[in-house]
Amino acid sequence: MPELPEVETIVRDLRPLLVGRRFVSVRQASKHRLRRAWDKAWPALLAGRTVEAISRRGKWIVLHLDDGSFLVVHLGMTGQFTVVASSTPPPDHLHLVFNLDDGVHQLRFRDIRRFGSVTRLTGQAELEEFFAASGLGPEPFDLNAKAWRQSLAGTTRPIKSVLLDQCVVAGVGNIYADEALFVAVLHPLRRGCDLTPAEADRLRKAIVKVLTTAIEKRGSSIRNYIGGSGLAGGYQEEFRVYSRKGQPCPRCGTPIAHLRLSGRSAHYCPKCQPKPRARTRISKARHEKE
DNA sequence: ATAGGCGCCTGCTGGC
DNA sequence: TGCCAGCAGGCGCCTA
Repeated sequence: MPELPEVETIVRDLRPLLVGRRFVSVRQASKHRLRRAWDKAWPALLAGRTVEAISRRGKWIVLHLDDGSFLVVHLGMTGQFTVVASSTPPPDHLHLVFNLDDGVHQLRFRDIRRFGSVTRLTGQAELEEFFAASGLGPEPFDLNAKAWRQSLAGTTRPIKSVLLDQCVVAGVGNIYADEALFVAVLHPLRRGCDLTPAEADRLRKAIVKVLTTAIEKRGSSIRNYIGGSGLAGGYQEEFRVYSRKGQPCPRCGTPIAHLRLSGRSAHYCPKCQPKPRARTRISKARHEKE
């Protein structure tokens, strides 16, 4: 569920609530396993640890602990990572509880669909290896213009699929991919290698713009997303194409169209974001023959 | 080697 | 009203 803006909002919310706090005790609140198995030895290793910093990498939340270890958290589609009063009745689908040293709050990991995970890594080397193993790409705000153009030029995949590939750029998901393509005025089925350098630049800037605005609005709350302090986001009010099938395009009024691409929905304006023409495919085929 | 399809889960919605 | 298919913000494994 949560994409970069939602994860960034959670990290910013959690920072003042968690940094400097110590875990008094940690317990597993559910027998169900998450995407990555939770090691039974971890609660004992985490008890007594103080949170020194919280950061984000792509859609991952990273808790930096005082013994040099890390907790890396992924929220999958429905994960929630919040600090609440310990007296708050435990919700369903609660998986992990971290009791804090102020005696009245706890950090909770809740995940309805269990596509999320919480993993303990022993140190910097393991953390780096963890992200390297998944091939996690650069942060969208740090994209090198030349490298970005080259990674698009080197693939025949539809641009929408490229945006969802965390190895190319980290943190973009289905909502912000559709929104960025609308802002960049590019059809989701345009192939990476068919984009002109100017279009590639336009897309890179559109990603940054869309994500920046979404962070300012605390992300998008559709169903399950809440920030680290339990507060919802507001960017869903700003959607120009995502989940707006049949509604008027904010630029030209044409009904927003919808297609399925590798099992996921893509929303776009059929007039503003014209379909890739057959000619470009032929020219590409010729190019490959040469 | 790459890219698409499917499975993992639960919950909600819309159509019949 | 009730049922059920289809769909949902993600990712990793399998296959072609």
